[in-house]
Amino acid sequence: MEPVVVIDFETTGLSPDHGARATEIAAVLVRNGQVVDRYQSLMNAGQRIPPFIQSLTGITNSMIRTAPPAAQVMAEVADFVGDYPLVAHNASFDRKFWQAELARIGYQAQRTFVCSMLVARRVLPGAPNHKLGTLATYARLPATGRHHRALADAEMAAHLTLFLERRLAEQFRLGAVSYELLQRIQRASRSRLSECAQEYSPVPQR
DNA sequence: TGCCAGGCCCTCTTTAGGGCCTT
Repeated sequence: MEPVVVIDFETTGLSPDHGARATEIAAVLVRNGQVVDRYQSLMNAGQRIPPFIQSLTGITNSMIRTAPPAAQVMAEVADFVGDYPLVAHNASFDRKFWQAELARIGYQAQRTFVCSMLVARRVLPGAPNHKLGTLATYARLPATGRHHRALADAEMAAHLTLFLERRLAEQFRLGAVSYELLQRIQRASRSRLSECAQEYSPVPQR
């Protein structure tokens, strides 16, 4: 697969449309089957973190107080991401914050995302569920650190994406799995999964 | 302090409802 960047946000809530702000972001560059570069930073958006989310993520208000401004961090991560296609686990969530935080600093943020959760639902229908942590255990992915911290989760989603890529290549005897195929797989109905993959397969299906 | 969303999928569906997943 061509190089992609996997991102993960930690935030103060579920929706920027209701005032939630980002507290941390991580982005990892995946190239040639491995993570080759990383960006991670806490960010101060001037908003208090609810106790429940402090417990969930381990990110406290005191940690945020001394973090760099959100505007600075978002500019840095946008530079890190460049024009690489993006991946996130439950991408509809991260896409909302990506667009909202970049819009605040006047950046164009309309980007294509692949969702590793949607692809996993297609490729790993037998998993107990499709939460990131569950899939990491199910697929025996490498440990990446504390769950619900941005860098650990971004790296976990990167390993998951690579696992899904390998599984797709094996299942459908593909010479290579492209980002475009992942985009199509996540939208394909289960009954059309094979047909969808075959369009990209250099080897005839048995 | 407490509360808040929404895109996607599945099915007992499509003139809809409910669960999943993210923080």
